[in-house]
Amino acid sequence: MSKKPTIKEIAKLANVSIGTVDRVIHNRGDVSKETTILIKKIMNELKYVPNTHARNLALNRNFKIAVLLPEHKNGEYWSEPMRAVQQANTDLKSFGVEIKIYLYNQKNKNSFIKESRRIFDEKNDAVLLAQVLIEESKIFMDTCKRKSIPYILIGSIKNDISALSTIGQNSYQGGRLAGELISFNQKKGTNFLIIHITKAQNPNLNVKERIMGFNSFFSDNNEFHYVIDSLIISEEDPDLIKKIQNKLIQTEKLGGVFVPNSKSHILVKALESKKLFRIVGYDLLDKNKQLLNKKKIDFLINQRPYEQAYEGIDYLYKYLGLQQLPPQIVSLPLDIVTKEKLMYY
Amino acid sequence: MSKKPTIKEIAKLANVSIGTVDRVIHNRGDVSKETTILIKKIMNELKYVPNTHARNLALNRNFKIAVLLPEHKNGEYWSEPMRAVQQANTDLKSFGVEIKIYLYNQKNKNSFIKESRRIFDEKNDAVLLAQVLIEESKIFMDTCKRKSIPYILIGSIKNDISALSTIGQNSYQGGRLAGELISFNQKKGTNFLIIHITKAQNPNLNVKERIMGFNSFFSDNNEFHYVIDSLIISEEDPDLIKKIQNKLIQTEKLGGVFVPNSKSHILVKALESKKLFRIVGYDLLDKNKQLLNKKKIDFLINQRPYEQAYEGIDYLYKYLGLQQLPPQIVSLPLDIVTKEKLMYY
DNA sequence: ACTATATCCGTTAACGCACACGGAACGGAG
DNA sequence: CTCCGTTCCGTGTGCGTTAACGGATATAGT
Repeated sequence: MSKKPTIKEIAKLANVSIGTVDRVIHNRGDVSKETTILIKKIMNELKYVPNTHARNLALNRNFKIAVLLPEHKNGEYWSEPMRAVQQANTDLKSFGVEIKIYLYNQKNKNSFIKESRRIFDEKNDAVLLAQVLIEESKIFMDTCKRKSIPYILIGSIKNDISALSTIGQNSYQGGRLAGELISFNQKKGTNFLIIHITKAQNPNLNVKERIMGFNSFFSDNNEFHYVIDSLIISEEDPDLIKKIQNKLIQTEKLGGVFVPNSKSHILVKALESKKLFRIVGYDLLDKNKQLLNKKKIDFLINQRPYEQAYEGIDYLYKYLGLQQLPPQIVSLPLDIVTKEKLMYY
Repeated sequence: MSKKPTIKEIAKLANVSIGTVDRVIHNRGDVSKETTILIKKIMNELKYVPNTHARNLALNRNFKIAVLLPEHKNGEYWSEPMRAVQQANTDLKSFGVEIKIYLYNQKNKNSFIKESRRIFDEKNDAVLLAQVLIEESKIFMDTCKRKSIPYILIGSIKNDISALSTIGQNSYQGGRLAGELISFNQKKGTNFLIIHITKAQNPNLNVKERIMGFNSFFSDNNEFHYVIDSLIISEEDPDLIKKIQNKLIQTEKLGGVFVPNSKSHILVKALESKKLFRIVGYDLLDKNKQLLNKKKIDFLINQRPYEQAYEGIDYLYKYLGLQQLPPQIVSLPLDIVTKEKLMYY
């Protein structure tokens, strides 16, 4: 019963035409003060809510959303956001949304610049991106702002007020959580290591914050445990394995190693005999999952990259199509994955 | 460029009218074989996707979704699903969705029956419910099935094939996870307790499965740890606290207590001096959160009741309005909450 | 040859909203 | 008085889809 009120009914009650009602709804003027007030009053009483389907049909808009991500292979980190984007694409197609994917080579800044230029050339209405190449991304985002193209950042939580939203995990808290997991019920006097295997070029902001959080956990809570040292090493270092092994041997009473990015599988490669310490890492790459399952890795913190990307696209559409503002910052839960939980991913 | 193809264009290409194309799309017959094939071919080539807004406008349907939940106070478990329902209500109002909430008294089966009858009387198109009163719910769901009213269950994962979907956590795996958390790095020979404080009447299925999972973890993995005993006790037992205390004292080498429902705050009440064992519980009630923050509770497993309800409503709408079938079973991640993570909830 | 019936298809009026266009009423300037 | 501008408002068309309705043609039955 009591179907939803429409513009027509409001017009009838106010003794005006639907054109007038429409004008006050979009307050585009040319309506006398009294009728404006009257119409607004009636709308409130009837709790009028415009019919989204009718509105969008009348506006008959099409949206082009660009997704700017690094190239990748299957099983790698970025394939999860990619899956999400594809899913969102089929889900939103019937709403007039077209998603275009732009992939760049992480190690080639020019390819980033080229792709970001294409995004503008091809007149996209909004952008979803991950801030991997920090400086280049900044320039890109500035350009977006200048052209008033809304964008959403995934993979990190920033106070970027010109972004429509940033979606990610709190890296600092993630580091603290890692501290908690790694020190939990360890003997007094145990020491811990941070091993940061980098992909050369990028001094990842998330990683920095994770390390800060990790350290802060120990200085706050844990007078009996110590973060002895941290090793920063390039993935392409020819002596990578050997250097890691040395570091492990040198460390006395080693209780655990924190790998603040997705490279914990490389650390495991360096292990020779039985693992005698705990390993806490990040991200459910295929390789990491296998090692978690073999108990070579103890905890993985999942950033939920699929959800990040899917929600990002969804927010962009809701902004463009339904004028709904997303939260400035979306903080996904820190998802601790253990061997027991693994089968659900 | 290349706007989305419409029925009209397809009709023109096939030299027929839009009526014919429409008949093919909804295969409601009265079209010759050849033209059917031709039209289908053209639709495939153009990758035609019907415009959801136009479709829903033409159909001009309104949906009434009923939500059937127990009464509750603020800060209690059910206030989270309730918040989600209210949010979904405002989000979906403009799509012609009306959500009606039916609350019953958990301890009064008649109130459940009364409310469920109202749901049918008031001609709702779909139902979201939590299976708290098991038998009564079964009858209700059977009636739904008979009247072909789709329903979604939240709070438990069932193989209820007549449900449109069931959304929840895998309780068995939750129990195993609890086992992992509670035994992690404990000394050999440590013993564990299960304390199940019940709300009298309902022999909760989830709780049973959690306990089974908990036990199975120890029989599978943990030859040095033992689940000594389990105490099942009514919340209304006048000697509740005393009985719990006795059980705790009796247990030698107690390493931890597993509370397989949201009542861990009651267990904490029974503690007199410093807590010397680990506590793993469920659900982020206000009381539990405070105790987690004070380190009286070590881990809480969050069932994500808000997300369960929101997704449930969303799935129902997408089914009714967009003919999208949800997954039969939606398993939300086991969300481990520690003191560090607490600030995000 | 004529009607009855089946088969196939086109026309059309909604659905609720957005927006362009034009028009009525009025006042003031010439 | 006419002419013009301003203020306020109604009308009409179109967005893409649905589905009722009825029209045209062919086929069968008498």
